[in-house]
Amino acid sequence: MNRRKPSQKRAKNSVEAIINAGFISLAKNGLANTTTIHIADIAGISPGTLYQYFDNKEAVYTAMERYFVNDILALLNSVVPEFIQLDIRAGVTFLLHKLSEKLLEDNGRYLKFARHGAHIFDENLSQHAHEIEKKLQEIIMQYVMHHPELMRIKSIPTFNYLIINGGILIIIRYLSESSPTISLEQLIDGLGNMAIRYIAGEMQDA
Amino acid sequence: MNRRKPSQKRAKNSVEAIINAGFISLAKNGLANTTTIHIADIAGISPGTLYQYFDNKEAVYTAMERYFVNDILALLNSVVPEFIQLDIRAGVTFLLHKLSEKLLEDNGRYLKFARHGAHIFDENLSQHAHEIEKKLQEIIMQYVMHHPELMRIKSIPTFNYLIINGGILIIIRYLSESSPTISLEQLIDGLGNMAIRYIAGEMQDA
Amino acid sequence: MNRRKPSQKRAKNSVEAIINAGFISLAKNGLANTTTIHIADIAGISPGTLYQYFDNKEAVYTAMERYFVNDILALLNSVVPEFIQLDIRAGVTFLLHKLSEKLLEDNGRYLKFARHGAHIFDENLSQHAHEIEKKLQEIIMQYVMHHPELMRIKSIPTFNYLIINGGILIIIRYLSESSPTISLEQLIDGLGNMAIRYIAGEMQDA
Amino acid sequence: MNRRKPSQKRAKNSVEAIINAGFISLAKNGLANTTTIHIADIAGISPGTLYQYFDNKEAVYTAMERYFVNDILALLNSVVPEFIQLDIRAGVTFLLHKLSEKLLEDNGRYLKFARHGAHIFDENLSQHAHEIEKKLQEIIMQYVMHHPELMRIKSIPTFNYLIINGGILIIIRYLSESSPTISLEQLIDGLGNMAIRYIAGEMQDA
DNA sequence: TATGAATGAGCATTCATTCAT
DNA sequence: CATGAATGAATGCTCATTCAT
Repeated sequence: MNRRKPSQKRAKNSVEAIINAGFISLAKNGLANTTTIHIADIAGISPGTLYQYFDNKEAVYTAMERYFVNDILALLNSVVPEFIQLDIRAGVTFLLHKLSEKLLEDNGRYLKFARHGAHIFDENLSQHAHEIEKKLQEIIMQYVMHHPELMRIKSIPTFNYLIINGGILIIIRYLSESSPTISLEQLIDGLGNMAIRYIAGEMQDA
Repeated sequence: MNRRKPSQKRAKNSVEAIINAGFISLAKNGLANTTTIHIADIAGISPGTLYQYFDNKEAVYTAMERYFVNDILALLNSVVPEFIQLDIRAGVTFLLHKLSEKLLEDNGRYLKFARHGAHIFDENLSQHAHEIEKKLQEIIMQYVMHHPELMRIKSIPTFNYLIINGGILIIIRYLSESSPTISLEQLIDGLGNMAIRYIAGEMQDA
Repeated sequence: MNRRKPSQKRAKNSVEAIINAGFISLAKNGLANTTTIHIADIAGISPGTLYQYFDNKEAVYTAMERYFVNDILALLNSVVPEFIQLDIRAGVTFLLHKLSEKLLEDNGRYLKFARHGAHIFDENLSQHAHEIEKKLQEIIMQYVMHHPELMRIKSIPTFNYLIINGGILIIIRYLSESSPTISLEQLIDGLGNMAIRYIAGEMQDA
Repeated sequence: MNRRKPSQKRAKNSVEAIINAGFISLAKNGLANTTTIHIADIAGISPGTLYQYFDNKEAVYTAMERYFVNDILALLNSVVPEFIQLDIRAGVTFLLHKLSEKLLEDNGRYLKFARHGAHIFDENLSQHAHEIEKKLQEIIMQYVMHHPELMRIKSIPTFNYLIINGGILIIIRYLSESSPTISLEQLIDGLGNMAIRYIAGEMQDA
């Protein structure tokens, strides 16, 4: 039952085209109106062809998630060296800006997908998405290595959880709002403040 | 076209039963498998009956949201007097515990709905949901009135946005995880810390 | 399974109210939107009550037809004496005017029913409707008795068929048109002409 | 939303098959029992396929009407040259025979549709059907051109209305009867007589 | 490989009919 | 007798998926 792995150039193009079409359809038509036929249409192929590369619709979503996660991971990797040099506030601000940019790329094609997130799969956050969390934890640990004084923070796991999930969820939520009550700058600034003050407090206690 | 308003006991029960069945089906079957037939089944009625009380499926979702929002608003209202007497850390902790409890009530029937949130409607957060945000802002403002020293916080809107959205989103996210890496206590504690330290920092600056 | 025959005043009223509501709903909502619930609503009763007087929906239609046919027969009977005294053109004109008036009575409540005619029953013209035809034949024969020279018409059955069906069908059709190209007077005049000239011709031949 | 235009042989066949099945179902099952599933069944396709070619059920009816009207128009066009050469009685007789034949074609598949006519659409005669009326008016005018003495008829519009509607309605009605009281020959003869005598009378008056 | 017409199970919704009150 | 909430079979329609070409 498993579809052949695309081994040819055209095939690779088709796969990419389908994944891309998935993001576009989701952003344009919404989850309910994202049908395989729509996706195939946008990808410029026939529905039959779509099924030569994907077992079923969910496999397309999974591939989209894989693609999205890889893109974010690549972004994070590329950004680590610069990030590590920055102080906390600048670092947080820097990362959140990068994330916002990525989510708004190409008419926000990732944004809707990120918002729908696990809802598409009707389960807990997918394993793929956890990779982003892990990568961020890793990056934070690298940061801590470069800034040993931070080791005095009492509960690094809690801090990680808060700053990572809080940061990502709020940004996604914010970007999805049609008429937000504060500006993106204010939001990112606020998150930066929050991080720096939390850390300052934790270190004072220690 | 409008369905009859329930004027009898049995009818009122049906409406409640349908709304309740909506939450249950969502939690059990997921969004994609929450069909009118499933809902009717769980409610112990026939599909025809569902349509005597609701114009269409979306109307059921809207009623569910209304019901959920009302429940949360009632919770918040009932909790204000106690909340206002507490210090910040205790207050935040108190509210987040109340929220968690509510979301976990009845086998977490609200949780999935809260997670899916506006996604069900394929649009921005519905007006109803904004009511919760407004109520929380209101409560925070009341709190500030009782604790005038807080007026020195520079950007109250940003603080509100962060603490309200951050708090809610992280809690929902956390409760939805199947194997979280930290405990709920740690999470709520961390959020309490974050709030108190953010405020402390802001007030120091002022 | 047969419903009780209404033997009481209220019952009789209900039956009439239902039949009447049937005509009204048909005229107002069209065949497709004439549901038993609508009919009951208009009749000011509950659907349950409707089924105490009628076995099913079709029985309502049948009763409507019976009622309609009786009304037309009564009209024809009441009109015979005057009709018989008139000359042919005047007689035809007279009858067609009477028919038009009846069809337009009460906001044309009969008209839609007459147009839908057998379509409601999905069969050939119902037996009831044939009674009208027979009555008209009878009237024509009475007329011939009073005007013996008409006996010279060669094919009275054919003449009857043409004048009866032609007259009725064209009138119903005409009254149902939203923007007819000629006036009702012209139409009735034309039909009168047609009758008189047909007869004149037939008698000349004889 | 628009269904794909049939571009392939198979598709074209499907469209024709569906339209044809529509006529057959209407004749066999009646209006109330002509469901999309029945139509698809008769056409030998699945309901899904029906909806690849038609937006909805009404679109099938519209296509049927278009098809029917086109067929009648083609018949009329093909018949004009011969018709124009004939005298009035022969012309009327000729046309009515042609019409009867067409309506009885293929087990009378058109007949039920013609009877239901606009009732299917629950409105006045559809625009398509008016095309037949117009075409007949046109033909009559051509006839008059070839027989200039007819110009002396006083009211050509009224004559047209009577002869066109009367002729068509009576024929349809007659063919739909299960046990008519006269023969088709007699009916058509009678209509021929009526036409010729009406005209003779009108011209005498002039 | 690519196509796209065909499929058919499944959905939202309606409405004639019933029956406990 | 009257009610009207409840029923559930049936309808119009969609869409993920298949397969002959």
